[in-house]
Amino acid sequence: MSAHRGETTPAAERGARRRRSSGRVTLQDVAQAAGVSPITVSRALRGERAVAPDLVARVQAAVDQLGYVPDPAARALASSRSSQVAVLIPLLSNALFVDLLDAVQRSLLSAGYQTLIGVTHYDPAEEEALLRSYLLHRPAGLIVTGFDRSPAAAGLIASSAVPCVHVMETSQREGVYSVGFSQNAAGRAMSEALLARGRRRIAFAAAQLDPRTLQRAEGYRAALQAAGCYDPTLEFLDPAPSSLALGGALLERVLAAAPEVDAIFFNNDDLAQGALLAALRLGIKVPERLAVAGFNDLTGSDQMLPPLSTVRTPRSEIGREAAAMLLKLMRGESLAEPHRDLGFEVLMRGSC
Amino acid sequence: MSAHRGETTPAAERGARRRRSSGRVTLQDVAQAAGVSPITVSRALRGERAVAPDLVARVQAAVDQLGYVPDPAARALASSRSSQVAVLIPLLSNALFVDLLDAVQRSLLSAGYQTLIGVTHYDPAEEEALLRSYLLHRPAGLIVTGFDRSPAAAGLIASSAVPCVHVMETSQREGVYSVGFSQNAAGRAMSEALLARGRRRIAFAAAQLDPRTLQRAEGYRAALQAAGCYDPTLEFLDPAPSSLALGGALLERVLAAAPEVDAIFFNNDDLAQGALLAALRLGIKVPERLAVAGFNDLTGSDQMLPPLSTVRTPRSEIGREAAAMLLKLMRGESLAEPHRDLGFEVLMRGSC
DNA sequence: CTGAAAGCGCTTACAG
DNA sequence: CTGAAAGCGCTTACAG
Repeated sequence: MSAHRGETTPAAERGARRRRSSGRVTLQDVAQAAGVSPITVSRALRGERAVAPDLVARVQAAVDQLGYVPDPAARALASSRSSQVAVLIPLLSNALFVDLLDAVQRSLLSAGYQTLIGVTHYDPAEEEALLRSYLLHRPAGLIVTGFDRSPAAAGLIASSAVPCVHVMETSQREGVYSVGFSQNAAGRAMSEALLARGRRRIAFAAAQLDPRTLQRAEGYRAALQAAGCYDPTLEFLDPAPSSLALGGALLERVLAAAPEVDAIFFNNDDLAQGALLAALRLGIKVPERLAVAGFNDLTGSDQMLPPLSTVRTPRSEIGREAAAMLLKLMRGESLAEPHRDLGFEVLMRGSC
Repeated sequence: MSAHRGETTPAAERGARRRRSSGRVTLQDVAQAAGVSPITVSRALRGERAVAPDLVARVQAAVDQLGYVPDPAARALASSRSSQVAVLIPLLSNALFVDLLDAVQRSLLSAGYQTLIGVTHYDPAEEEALLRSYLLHRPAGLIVTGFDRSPAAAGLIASSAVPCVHVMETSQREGVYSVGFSQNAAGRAMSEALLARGRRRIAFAAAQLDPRTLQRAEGYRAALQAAGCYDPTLEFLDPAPSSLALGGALLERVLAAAPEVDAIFFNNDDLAQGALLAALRLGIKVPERLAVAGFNDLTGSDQMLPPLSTVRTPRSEIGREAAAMLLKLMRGESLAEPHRDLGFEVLMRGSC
């Protein structure tokens, strides 16, 4: 078995290998040093099935002495499961998802998992292709954004049997796991806060128009309808990507189309920040003449002039919780709460 | 060999597997369908060594018909090389690195490589640990930020023999590859632009104090010294992480310590944006009373009031070029230019 | 609680 | 240009 090894010089000595030895310290080496069989080493290391304490100690000593680290590729091939978790997010250019990712990555890394990031650009076809490609890598787990995806993509997830957590939205679906908050309720809450401050002609301005943005729009609609203030001509939905510049443009567009508007609720803080800056430029008094509200509480919103009122969304907490849930699922444990709602917070600062 | 396969129902039929068959379509299956040996399939697929055209066609037909996709884990184990590229960046919270990452990821993905992202938090120990962990995954390539790292980390890269490209800085080092721009020259160029507009009491305000920030500080020093305007008390270096809020605080700190300052050069746009906002709040006229300059041209800088003067840095181009260089190295090709300087652009907008 | 055998799905190293 | 054999470094499935 290890005949060719016997003829080889120590691993450290480069280029001296005969056949295909990679110079790596293997399970075999550890087993030999500890005087046990390879399977025992494997079991001792993974904590799978009980191994006699003294053997575990001997294995551990050999591992430390030789500096052994398991080979992820061999492990993946033999067990059909890698130590990688694939995370699919729509965009890297929205700080929201970067915060989410950062939290996921930190939690997973400390548990020994690597993160494979896939950016879907809000494109179902791209998501499907990424899923197909990542699933080949036998990921140990999967984190995906929201529930809207092609039937084919959903089918890939389901049939892969890879543990999967859905993030950013809430759900009651059976057999799936999720952590997030109600986008609809958040949209409604901010709208109600605006109404509570006496605003009546409230516009809703949004970009990107992804599923979660539309859910927030529904919350806005519900709140305004309940207050008898709903006017469909006050919805400004632009499918273009979100940006500060677009926020400024939307402000002008809203004011041109509906000069009597007394508040604008933007679906993301970058738009609202851009609008605030544009208002400054145009000499439009905020909040006296016009209230401006955003969403997500991105960095800088508290530094605006006036500070931006917005909805704080718990993306870091969502990332941490998603990782925690996934870790349990990957261990084969069941989840007491398959769906977690982490809520949100309406932050009224100076702009409303 | 495939005895247990013979007893198995088709791959699609779930749970029907006997021994360890994963239900996956394998090289074997393709070989059998095409009527050739597995090695021939392997070679036909990888384009390694010439294979008779008609065999290639038969193999391709079988692949298409069976929907075969190579198993990355098996490939990595057998060849000691995976289809993953590890990218090490300091932070995810700086848009600069997100842009870089996005570009790298796109280029690599279209070439069939996955990206493994490691966030070092500017900590040499973290970088070393990440390197150690990622190297175990037999990455096909490596992209790291800058040249400042622990000797141990540098040693890991060198002895791994994994192709590696260094990004964000320029260098003349032998045997390594890099793509970036001169941070020093960029710092100097903006300082000279400020001098050219008649500013004389120019402060340098920086956060994080990473190697590249300090290189920009040197460029600033050189420019001011050459103009006979250098005053060491006008350097405000804060090791805290960069943020809009810190930018505002730094503005106040500079003005309190040196009221006669007529310009502040911030080492990153988020600081400068925060300073601009604080100036608005404090009623400090920009650029009349005080010129404000930033670095990197991050999103929103052109929307500021007044628009922020800054240095546009080509991080997306760096990402694309790094990926292109790495792709060549991974193919075993040599690089005509081991070091690429992509330059920068001083952008004078309204704030100076 | 421990182990000998076989296998995961590819590629390398030798031959011809 | 093509192939039979062995191997990459682990874990699964069976036994005891």
